[in-house]
Amino acid sequence: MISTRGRYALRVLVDLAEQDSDDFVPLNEIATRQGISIKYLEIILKTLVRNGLLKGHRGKGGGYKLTRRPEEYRVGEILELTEGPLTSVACLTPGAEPCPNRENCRTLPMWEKFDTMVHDFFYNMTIKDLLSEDK
Amino acid sequence: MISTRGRYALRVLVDLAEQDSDDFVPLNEIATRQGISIKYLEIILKTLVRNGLLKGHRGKGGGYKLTRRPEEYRVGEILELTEGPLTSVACLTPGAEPCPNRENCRTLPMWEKFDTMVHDFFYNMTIKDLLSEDK
DNA sequence: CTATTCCCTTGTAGTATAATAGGTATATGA
DNA sequence: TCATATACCTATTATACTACAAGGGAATAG
Repeated sequence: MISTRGRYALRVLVDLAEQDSDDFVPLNEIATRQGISIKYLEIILKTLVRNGLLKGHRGKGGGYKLTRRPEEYRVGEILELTEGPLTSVACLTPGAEPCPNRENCRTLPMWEKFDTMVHDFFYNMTIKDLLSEDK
Repeated sequence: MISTRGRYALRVLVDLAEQDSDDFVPLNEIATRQGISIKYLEIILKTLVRNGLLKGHRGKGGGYKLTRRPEEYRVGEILELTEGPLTSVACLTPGAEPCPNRENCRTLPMWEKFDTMVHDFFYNMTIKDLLSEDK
């Protein structure tokens, strides 16, 4: 289950892409437009800024701005930054202690196949795809 | 992320299918074979019994037994019983309060497409498929 | 009757989620 | 220069979930 962190991050990036402004957009504008708590969004955006997905600017006239074009943001990248690795089971997360039962685990191949599918799905989708998505 | 509940449930069903016994298999055998806490498995198996996926029998010679053939257990069914609905986001879980932003949410179509993919993946796979899966 | 086994209820340490609160640093513009 | 706007930083919190553990009750075979 994807938590609000990942979903909100995506919505903010889509929001900024839709504004399509060269100026910095202040967080309170984004938050009220999206109906999300300002203070909570702050925490989420910190991660995006630290990883270079957004640029933040302080002071009057400050705010946030995209650092790339919408088609250069992969959804999978954003979800992994905010939610952690996109793995379905604990034993497949990077850095997990190797499962002692690994060699004859009957379910492992399924989880691996699933994870590949999920990874492909989210890494083949960009913010631009979300913009042009029609309901 | 699929928790141990769903993973353990699958492993128990695969275990029972592999035993391929007409007798009831006591839980402590399954648990030691799988290296899982008996008490924890008890909780998980209760759900499976209540929903008719397993038959439990008390007393000496008792234990658990499959109620269907392995190919008649869909992985998706088992995961939903133990983990809850296989939805990626809160607003798509059955019985969720409708999102006020639903009509113009730019990310909703992606989540819907994703959920369909996940659902198909797990409902097109059975316990029998896990048995014959080669590493 | 007794040992075995599932069934049922309760508790619990640890962790994550979704925030809230309050302060600090920095930039703008009057 | 100084008030204001804004991002940034640290801490706290209520709630819920996870992954068990504990102890007993009920049924069943021999």
